[in-house]
Amino acid sequence: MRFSKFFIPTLKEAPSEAEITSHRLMLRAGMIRKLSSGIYSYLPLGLMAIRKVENIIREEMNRVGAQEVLLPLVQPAELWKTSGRWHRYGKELLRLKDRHNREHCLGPTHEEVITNLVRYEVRSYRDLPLNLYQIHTKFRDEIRPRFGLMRCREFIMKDGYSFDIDDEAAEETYKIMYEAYERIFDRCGLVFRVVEAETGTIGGSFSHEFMAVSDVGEDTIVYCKNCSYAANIERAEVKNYSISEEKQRPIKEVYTPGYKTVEEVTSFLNVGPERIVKTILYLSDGKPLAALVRGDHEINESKLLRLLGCESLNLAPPDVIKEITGADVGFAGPVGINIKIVADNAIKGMRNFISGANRTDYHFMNINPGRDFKVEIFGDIRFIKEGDLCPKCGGELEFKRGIEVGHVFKLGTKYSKALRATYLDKRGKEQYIVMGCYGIGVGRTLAAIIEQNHDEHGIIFPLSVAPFSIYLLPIDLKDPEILNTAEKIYKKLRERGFDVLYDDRDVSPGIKFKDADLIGIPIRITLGRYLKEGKIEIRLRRSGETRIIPLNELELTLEKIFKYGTH
RNA sequence: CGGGACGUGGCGCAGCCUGGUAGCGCACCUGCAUGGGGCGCAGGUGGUCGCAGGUUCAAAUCCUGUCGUCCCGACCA
Repeated sequence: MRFSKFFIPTLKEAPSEAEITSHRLMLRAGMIRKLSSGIYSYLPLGLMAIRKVENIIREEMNRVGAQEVLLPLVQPAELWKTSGRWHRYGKELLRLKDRHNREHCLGPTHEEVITNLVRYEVRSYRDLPLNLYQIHTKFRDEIRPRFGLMRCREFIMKDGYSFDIDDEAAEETYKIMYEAYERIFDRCGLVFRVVEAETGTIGGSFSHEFMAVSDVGEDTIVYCKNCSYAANIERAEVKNYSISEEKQRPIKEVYTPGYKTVEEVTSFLNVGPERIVKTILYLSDGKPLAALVRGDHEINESKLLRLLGCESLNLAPPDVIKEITGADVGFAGPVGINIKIVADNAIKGMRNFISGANRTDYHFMNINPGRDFKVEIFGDIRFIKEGDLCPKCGGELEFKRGIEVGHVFKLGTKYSKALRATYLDKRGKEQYIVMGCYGIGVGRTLAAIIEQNHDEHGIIFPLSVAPFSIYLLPIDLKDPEILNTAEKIYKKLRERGFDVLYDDRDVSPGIKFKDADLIGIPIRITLGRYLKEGKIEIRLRRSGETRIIPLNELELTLEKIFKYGTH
């Protein structure tokens, strides 16, 4: 590609709205432009990089026997009502009506459509297993899109769905897909970790997330320094709990005028937050519930939801809190309230703690579980925090930020049951198909690659996803020798199948160097002062390593670089 | 949804407090010059100051509303 003909509007300065590196660099390199919040156009250079990532995904999917399909973006409401997600998915599902006033939505994911497709075509165990995937645009009406391609409303996703005859076969498919995912992100040049994860609205029994390690990641991942345990903080189990040996003291009411938060109460009573118990009131499937966690712990609603096995869980509104406790918000406690109490495991071992007295401006001191109130369920309902130990081996844990680039779910029969996707087994008996689902955020993967591969001058593309592998940079096109050689090299390299970006612009060398660095093409060939001696310069973007070589050794040198990499 | 900020040429910003000629850098155009890191000189194009209403002799500037964008959180996953 000739730079002068290429639609690549590079920017010296990035728009102020771009906060993180990948977003700034993608804008500056002329890869993307924003149309509106969370909605982007892909320019040629950006699309080329996207395609590179997609093709890695395609190769690895095809290698494990998955087949590519393309499913509709606009989906009828009926299908979503059947699965129950029309009501459950919430505002992220963009709903629209057609001219006949029929309800539709833009697909945020495609379990319904694919299951619907398969249920009509699969009759017998002989038709299984089946593994289908697609790469196309999804729409999720995110509450807060941010960070460029990192969290968009409209985004490119690879989503795959597997269909197996039973759990065992599904398990095997899951493993194969998991390994394919590892190969994909390896080939993309990402530093990543696989963690146990929450399943969210997709549902299913368990899942793993593929997390690109990055400080700008929106998730926190926890992993053990000692063993292989790794989990999303949403999911990470807490197993270490201590039991206090303190003697029980008589309960005592104290006047705490206006002191509501843990912070206020600790400073007023001059105690540590670990002496306090927070009482959080919820409506669980509409019924009131008190959840207890220690003052220095944070409640994890996903864990609570899972423990309760309920459909909905919402914080109780202030008027309900007042009704239950008989006090203003901020003075709730477990003693003397007449609703179901669920407590974190840590509460079990606590003695003489402080909590609200269910009376405005009062707290109780020296509360003891069992003696002063009864807990219906003890369980792990809090977030893990720094200092907690590995639930597997008791080792020390590390906390890092991660970008969720891939997510694999074992769905089981959630959708096949809802949409009645069945087959006849060998004995002629009807069985539900066992499903799995596998997603990769393509744009987000590209953003993660740039987050992990850049310097102060710009992007440093790994060869595997670089939109071009070679940047041909003639210093001065008015010098006939340089011009002729550049044209010759460009022609020859293209004939040899190399993808070359030829900077044939009549601009100062500085501009070309800056753009070359910004765009991040792995190999730069510079034609300039050494040409008089029949030599050219080859420079690697990543290492900065520069070699001056005779012109006739160019192809040999390139072959070596492609063989041994650009590091 | 709560909190905060912003909207002035394609991009980055100043001007607003204290109302009175719309300004700077980059980009762009022309010419000259230059050719190893966003190079120099000279000249030039382009903005009803997000939109609507109000106050005023006069509004980018003050007031009200509205739309959009970004950040933090909540929510969602």
